Amino acid sequence: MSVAVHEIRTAQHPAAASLRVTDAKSPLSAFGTVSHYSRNNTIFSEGDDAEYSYRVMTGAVRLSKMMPDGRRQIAEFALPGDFFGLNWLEDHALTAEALTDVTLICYGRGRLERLGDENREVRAELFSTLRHDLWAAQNHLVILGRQSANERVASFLIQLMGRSKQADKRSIDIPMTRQDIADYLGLTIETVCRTLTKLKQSGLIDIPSRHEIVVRNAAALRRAAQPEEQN
Amino acid sequence: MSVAVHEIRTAQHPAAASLRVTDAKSPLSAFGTVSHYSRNNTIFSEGDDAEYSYRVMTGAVRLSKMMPDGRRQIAEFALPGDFFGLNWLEDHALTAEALTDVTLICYGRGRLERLGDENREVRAELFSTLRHDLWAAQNHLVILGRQSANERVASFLIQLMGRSKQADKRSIDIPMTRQDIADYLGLTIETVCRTLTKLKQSGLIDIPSRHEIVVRNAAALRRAAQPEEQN
DNA sequence: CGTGCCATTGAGTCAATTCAACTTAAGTGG
DNA sequence: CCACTTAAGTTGAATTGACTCAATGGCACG
Repeated sequence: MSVAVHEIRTAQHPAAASLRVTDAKSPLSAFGTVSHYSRNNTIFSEGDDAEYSYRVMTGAVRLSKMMPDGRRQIAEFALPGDFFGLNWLEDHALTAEALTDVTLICYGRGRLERLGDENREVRAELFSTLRHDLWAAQNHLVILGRQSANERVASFLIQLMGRSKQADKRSIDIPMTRQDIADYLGLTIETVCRTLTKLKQSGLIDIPSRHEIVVRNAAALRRAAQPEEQN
Repeated sequence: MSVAVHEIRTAQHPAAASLRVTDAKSPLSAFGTVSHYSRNNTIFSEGDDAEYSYRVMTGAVRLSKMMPDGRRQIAEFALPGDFFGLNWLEDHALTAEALTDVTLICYGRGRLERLGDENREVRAELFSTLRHDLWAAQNHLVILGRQSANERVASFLIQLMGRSKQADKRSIDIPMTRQDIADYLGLTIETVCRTLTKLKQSGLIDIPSRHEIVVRNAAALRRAAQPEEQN
């Protein structure tokens, strides 16, 4: 009965590897239609009838919730390869907006449900995606509920580094604005900014441009994201 | 392209009603074995091999994550009727502990997967549960990321009120400790306590005992949980 | 070469935390 | 049944990390 302790953002989702293997030959790749959205356009809004689900081909998408008074919480950033809009109920629980120009593959809900019933592979992929999203959300809860501003920003960078598909994982592409990062991490834009500056001054990262961050000391960044037990 | 605005904890999960209908005749009710755990015992730990999933019959369960330095985030409280431990990957992503003495129904993972493949009803129930959990986690993100202490506590009470199965929904049973509430809401125990006292002094609630809260003014409590746009 | 958006930095404030004392309730064993 | 022990909850005072407000800097785009 050991006390289990997780390595939040350090670890990748266990199914991620296998998921990536099936990327090229996803059972779904035969279906769906390509569509494009340009930067800052809404793909669907919270409360909209959930007719379609999507998969990102290129670009990035922001999935968020808005409170009546304008406060925003971003639940997830969808990057190339990611599915979103799958957790239909009656309607979408989140708003999806294009962070950059995006190319999406678009799946009709009815068709997806039918495919899921007929095809075991498709079904497994749907389950896997839902589980992955739940897993990610649960890690996100720890960040928002229990981490300091420093830890949050460091966690975010580690996470992006892990998800990046670039050859050089040290150089991270940042498709979202500082405000988006703030709304993802439950901070203000000023705090995100100051924290990034601090990380830069400590030599952990470089910020060559607004949309690019270079990790100079990944180990230290990981430590900043999740301090070890101090015994 | 209207700006969709959600009613977080006010609304119940759209599938909740239909789910409850199938409660008595859940396609899974024929399978599974009954088991008991007493207060404060661990059902499974984060990182444990995910052999079983569970459904709460009586009592309450706490699902949490622990950071290496002891900080804790509770992701969910499972109440009678709720499934948990379904988001297996290789192992469990959360730790499950009995808040009170609990009676659980216990489903072997392999068997559940087979049943899901064979039986359309079972599959639908698994999907529905995963979607519900994801939906709940996304609402939880808003609470942790963007709400004040007052709003968090009010949201929590509204949520419990909605999930309660008691005849008198005004009187809420609180099976968890103040520390549990704090770890669910991303606050300290002191802040939870002070906030409850404030709500009591404002006449919104009564606290007849530590494990019982009476809602005197549900409308005002809802308003406290989610302020309207101030135009 | 403005115009406007986004990002950065600084100064002061405040909500929630930390630290500490005390109260109440819940066992436990004589 | 009561004295004793321990856990859980409450309240107060002081501290602080993140926020608000405000001003400035920098880049992209027409």
